[in-house]
Amino acid sequence: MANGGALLEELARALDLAQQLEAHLSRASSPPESYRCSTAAEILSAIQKSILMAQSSAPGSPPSDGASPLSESSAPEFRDQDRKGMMKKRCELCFDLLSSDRSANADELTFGSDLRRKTLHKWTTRVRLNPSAAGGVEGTVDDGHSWRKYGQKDILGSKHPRAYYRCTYQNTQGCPAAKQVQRSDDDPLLFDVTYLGTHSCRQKPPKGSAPTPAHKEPKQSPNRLLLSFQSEMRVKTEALDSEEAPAAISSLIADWSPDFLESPYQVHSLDASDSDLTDIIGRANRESDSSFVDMDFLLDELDLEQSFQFDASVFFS
DNA sequence: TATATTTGACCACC
DNA sequence: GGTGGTCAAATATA
Repeated sequence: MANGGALLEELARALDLAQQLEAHLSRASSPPESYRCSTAAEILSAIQKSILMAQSSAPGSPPSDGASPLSESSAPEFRDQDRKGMMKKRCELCFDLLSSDRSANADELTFGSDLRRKTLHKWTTRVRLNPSAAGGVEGTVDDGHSWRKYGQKDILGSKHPRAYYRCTYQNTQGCPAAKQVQRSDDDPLLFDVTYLGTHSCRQKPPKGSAPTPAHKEPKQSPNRLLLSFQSEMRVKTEALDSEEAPAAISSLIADWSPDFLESPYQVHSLDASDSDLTDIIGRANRESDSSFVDMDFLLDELDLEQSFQFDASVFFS
């Protein structure tokens, strides 16, 4: 049972991180993308934890059958071919908020294979390589994170192997981030990328630049997204075990943190063979001398669920 | 030579 | 026992 104080603390942390991000985005010289990505991931993590806390503390909210949408891992959706066929959504951003029977205070990113699997937050993006956009993105996109492939496994029911990556700086900095890349059976250009944990290997910005006043003057996008986050972050805690909550957060993240989701996947050649494509995903972050391909995350169809409302006015007043 | 990738083996979980 | 995830030695690459 999470107490309200911890919940408020997490929400306040998310707010603070969002404000930091907003402050950076409002500057002429934006921060390194690595920082933006990491901050976005931290915000996501904080929100997830907040939901868990609210869920566990809401009267009668714990699902009796353990089938809370919030606790539903995204992975089986992509594995299960039957369910996969039933899915009509073009894109999904899934949040594995951990099953409710797991400790909600898994705020320490403990490292280790089993611990990571069980305690680190996980989310999945469905990534599409867009052939028509080859070379269409100017500039170098660098999220600052490099991945090292440590395994590949044939998955039952999947035509293509799943590749396992972990942060290059796992050993040197203890970064717990990892990801799995699974190519879709149906669409050769579609990949399910599951991220586990958030990067701790980032270089944090100077102290002086971190905290910012709660009130910032409204600016045009992307800041407007943060502002909308501020104004629209209303949670109806009694509905936390419904499907609206993760959908709303998904929409929020999709709208507000495209860089975070749209990792700088690149492709050297659209004629890459099937076996190359998975590697392209993993290799992309390390390469900067190639043209980009737009990663069509197809997040546009996610609905911003108004029912997921969190009255955060107390934090913004 | 250092670093990254490949791949078979091992282990934990269901 | 099957499967997914990870390890680690061998190999490849810069």
